[in-house]
Amino acid sequence: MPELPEMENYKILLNELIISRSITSITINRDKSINMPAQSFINQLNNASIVQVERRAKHLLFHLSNQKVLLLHLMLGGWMFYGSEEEKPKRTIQVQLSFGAKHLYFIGLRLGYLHLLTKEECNKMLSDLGPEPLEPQFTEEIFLNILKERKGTIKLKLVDQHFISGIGNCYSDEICYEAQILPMRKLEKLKETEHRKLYRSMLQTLKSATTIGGYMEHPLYVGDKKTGSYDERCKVYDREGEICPRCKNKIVLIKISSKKCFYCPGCQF
DNA sequence: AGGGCAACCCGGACGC
DNA sequence: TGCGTCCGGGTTGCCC
Repeated sequence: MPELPEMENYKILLNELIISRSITSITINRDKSINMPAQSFINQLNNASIVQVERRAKHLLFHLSNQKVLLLHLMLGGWMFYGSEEEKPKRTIQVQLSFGAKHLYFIGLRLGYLHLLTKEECNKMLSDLGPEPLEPQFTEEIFLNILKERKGTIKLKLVDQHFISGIGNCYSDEICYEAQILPMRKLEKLKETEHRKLYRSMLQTLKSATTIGGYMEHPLYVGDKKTGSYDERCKVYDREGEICPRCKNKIVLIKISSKKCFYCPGCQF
C-alpha cells in the first residue's frame, strides 16, 4: 500500500527526526520481520546511529554509522510512528528502535520486513528495480523508448517494479485517470501523444502526492499534519460509485489480473 | 515476454 | 463484550 510518495514523505520527515541520534535499545516482537536471530540484530544495532535515510522505490534505506544498512519494505499495510511511550499507537508493534525517550515504531509488518544488511547485500536486493520515475535523468524520451519495447496492459506495466519502480495499485489508477486513459488498454495500442500524456501524468501525480504527504492514513508523529493529506485528493482509487470530479459519471471498479482497478468510464478513453 | 495464479502473513474489520 | 471468520495486497516464483 505505501508507494513512492508515502515512502518519500517518510524519508523527508525521518531525515529531520532521527539523524545522528544513537539507537539506545531495540525491541523485536516478531522475529519474522528481521533477517537474523534477534540477539545478533540487537547487538549490531545497539549504539549505532542513523547517518542518512534514503529511498529506493518503495524501500527505505537507513544508513548506519557502522556501515550497515537497515532495509525497510512496508508491503501491505505497514506504517511507522515516532514518539514517546505515552504517544505509542494502540496497535501491535513488530519492531521498535529507541532513541532515548523517543521511539520509532514499526507497525503492520505482516509481509513487510526490516533487514540488516551490508551495503553490498542491500544493493543486490535492489538490483532488479526499474528506474525511479522522479529522477531528473528519467526523461520523457527515455520513457517513450522503454514503452516502445514493451507490450501489455497499461496498469500492469505501471505497477511492475522491473519496468518503473515505486508505483502501486493506487497511483497507477490515479495516473491513468490524470492521463484520461483507460487502465486496461494495451501499451502498444496507444498513440505517441498518449504515451507522452502518460509520462506527464505520472510525474504530475507522483510529485503532487509527494509534496502534500501521500495518502498514508496514520500520522508519523503527534501533530504531524502533512502525512496523509493526499488521501482526500485521490480521484478514483477506492471511490467506486462516487462521482467523477471531472465529468460527473460514476467511478467503476473492475479487476485486472486480480488487482482492484478504479476508473471513470465517462472521461477515460 | 506477458499474463495468471497461488503462496506468503496476520491484524483488524465484521458478523453473530 | 467476545469469539470465530475472512480479507487485503506487494512480491515472488511457477506455469502456460
